[in-house]
Amino acid sequence: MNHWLMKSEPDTFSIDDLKRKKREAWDGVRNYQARNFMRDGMRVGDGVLFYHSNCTEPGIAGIAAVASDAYPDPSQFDPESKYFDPGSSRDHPRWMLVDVTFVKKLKRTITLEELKHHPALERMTLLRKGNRLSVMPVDAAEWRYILDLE
DNA sequence: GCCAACGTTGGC
DNA sequence: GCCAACGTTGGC
Repeated sequence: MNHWLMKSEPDTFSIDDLKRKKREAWDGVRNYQARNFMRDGMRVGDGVLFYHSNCTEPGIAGIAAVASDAYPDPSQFDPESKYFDPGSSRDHPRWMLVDVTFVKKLKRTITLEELKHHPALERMTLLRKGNRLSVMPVDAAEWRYILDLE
């Protein structure tokens, strides 16, 4: 089993939204590296750290799980969607997504600030300078370490 | 709101 | 294929 971190802006879609909806198609990813992680790396049952970005308290807010294989992101075909991609086609879809399901909300948000202070995590992709990926892998050791911080 | 970092676009 | 211009991300 692999582990992942997925970013979401809580004003748009938060861990509480996922808790309420139980399951969500992770649409709108428009970065090739992030797409490749979903398309090629994810398997049903993989664990996901649900990260709140671009907010007052950025950090890991909950746990989710990969719930489907990758399939074409429907929003790329929808001219009304802000994620519409005129360069994509149904025959050759450019963007893929997976469904995720709610596992739990953490008792507290493990903040970005806190993560930065743990030497065990200094090599995390999330913490690398300039990293802007919204979907990224997490080491098994990092995964365990972070869950123990709760 | 600022801005550093990075990805994409498109002229040449 | 280069690279300047532009757009986006996301912490602060």
